[in-house]
Amino acid sequence: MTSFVSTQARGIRLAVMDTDSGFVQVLVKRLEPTDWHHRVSAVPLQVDTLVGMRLDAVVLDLTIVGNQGWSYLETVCDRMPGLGVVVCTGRSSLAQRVRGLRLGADDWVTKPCHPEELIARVEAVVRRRTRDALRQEASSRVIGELEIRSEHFQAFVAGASLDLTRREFELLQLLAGAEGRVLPREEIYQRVWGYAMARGDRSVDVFVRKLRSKLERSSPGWRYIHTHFGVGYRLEGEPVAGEPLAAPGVPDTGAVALSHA
Amino acid sequence: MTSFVSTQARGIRLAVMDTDSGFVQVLVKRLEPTDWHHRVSAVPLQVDTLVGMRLDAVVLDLTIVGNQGWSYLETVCDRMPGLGVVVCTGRSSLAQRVRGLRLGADDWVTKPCHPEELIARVEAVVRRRTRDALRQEASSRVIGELEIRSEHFQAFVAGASLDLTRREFELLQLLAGAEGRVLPREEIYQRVWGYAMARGDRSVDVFVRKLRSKLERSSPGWRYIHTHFGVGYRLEGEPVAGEPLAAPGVPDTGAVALSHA
DNA sequence: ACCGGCTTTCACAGGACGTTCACCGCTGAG
DNA sequence: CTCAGCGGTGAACGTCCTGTGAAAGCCGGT
Repeated sequence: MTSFVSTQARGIRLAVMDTDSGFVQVLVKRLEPTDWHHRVSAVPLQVDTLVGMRLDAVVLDLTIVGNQGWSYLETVCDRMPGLGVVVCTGRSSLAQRVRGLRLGADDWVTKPCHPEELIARVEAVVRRRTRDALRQEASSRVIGELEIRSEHFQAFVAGASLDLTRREFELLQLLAGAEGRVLPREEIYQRVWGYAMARGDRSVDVFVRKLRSKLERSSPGWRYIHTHFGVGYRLEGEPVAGEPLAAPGVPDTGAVALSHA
Repeated sequence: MTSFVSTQARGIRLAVMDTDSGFVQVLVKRLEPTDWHHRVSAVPLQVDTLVGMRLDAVVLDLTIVGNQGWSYLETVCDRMPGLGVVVCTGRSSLAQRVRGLRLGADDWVTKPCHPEELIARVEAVVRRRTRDALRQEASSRVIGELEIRSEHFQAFVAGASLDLTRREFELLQLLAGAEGRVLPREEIYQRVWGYAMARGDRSVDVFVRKLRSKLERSSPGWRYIHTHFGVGYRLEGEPVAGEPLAAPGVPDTGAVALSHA
């Protein structure tokens, strides 16, 4: 889950990990009439489980984690950098709050606490996360013969759709948003898939291949995705050297290709 | 994964709008030893002024704004969606906090409040945005005929790429960052390879050779990497003496070469 | 429950890259 | 001048990375 679909259209996907049944009950009651998806657990969920839940945010009572509260918090924040983390706990010291926030928590709420405020804080945290992602996608971008229309979730060449799947389009959009910069694999994975890349995961490569294939099919004569060995990928329109389609000596499209500079 | 992605955290740019001189004084004291830039004001600054300050975050005491607190808050959040907004105020009602958060505030802190926690919360608010923003620092450095573009992981001469490999580029980048100083072998190895150099390891020499080779191929007429016997290497653009291309007596390009120092 | 498309995982092959080695020329000190 | 040590050079080798095709898993729609 990334970015674009998340918060505006659909409700927020939230996990609540807390044992305080009274508090949780009131909170759930309040969430009932909303379009949020929520799941409640009295025990800390496995991090892998959390990853699979495609969440926008978690509310976590640190006391239920026990001794390993800090490492758990750190792991969660580390593995899912895009996740909003609101720690919600009973009496806590200044030092604890500061430590939690420094470890990656986005907010720290002390009980007793009204559900309305907690919800507002979760919204604020998710909003902050989504804000940047949303900003990039408004404009339709042109690269070489390629036109990316965010509002259509599609890329076009000469008006014809490339028939990109969701992931393919997200990848393309991310690369396009980088404006010619090289994006490391880890970052691509993190921003398209939403969580940290496992070592040995080849998903990015596979999708680059699919993208290249569709780009080649619709726009031969142009290269778009450039590999940077040991680093990642970069998107830039570049007319294929050996095949000047229009004017052999001076490919007039060349100017467009280098326009970014 | 070394160095290059390693965003050295630039200090946060923060504006504090509050009249509580005691609190502000303590806060400023705490900010003193950090690399944050901060500006304090006892009155709400004009929104246009804020825009011009290129801030990362503001700490705002709503009570100093008076009746128009809400609209001010809303305007600020609206005009600067990327700005972190932490409202910091005295006794406040639940409804006020919820309203503030819904209007776009990222956090709401109630005084009395320890500066350390406020700072940690500002950090938390800015954290995500910073993560993305920092990578934008596409500093491209020019040395002699050579242009180093970090965002491409490449060096160029007259627009043509040198086709540096990852290690080669890291080495070049490191040397360029030293701005003409001599870097000992051990330090180069440590910072590019990430661990201590084994005695007798010649890797640095080999890569210097490869770099020199590619530099010579793309930019003859200039020397870049200078050996310091028994110590290490130094990077500085220097027109080759025996071959003054333009003006024999006074190589006008020489000025350019040394300009960076 | 079935089906089709999308995503993830796997295995393999080719190749780019990094490391190491041996040899030679050069530097600097006595 | 001479020598020991340091740095330059080219090539061989092994490793790891990426491209690629296909099979297996997953999900949504029918």
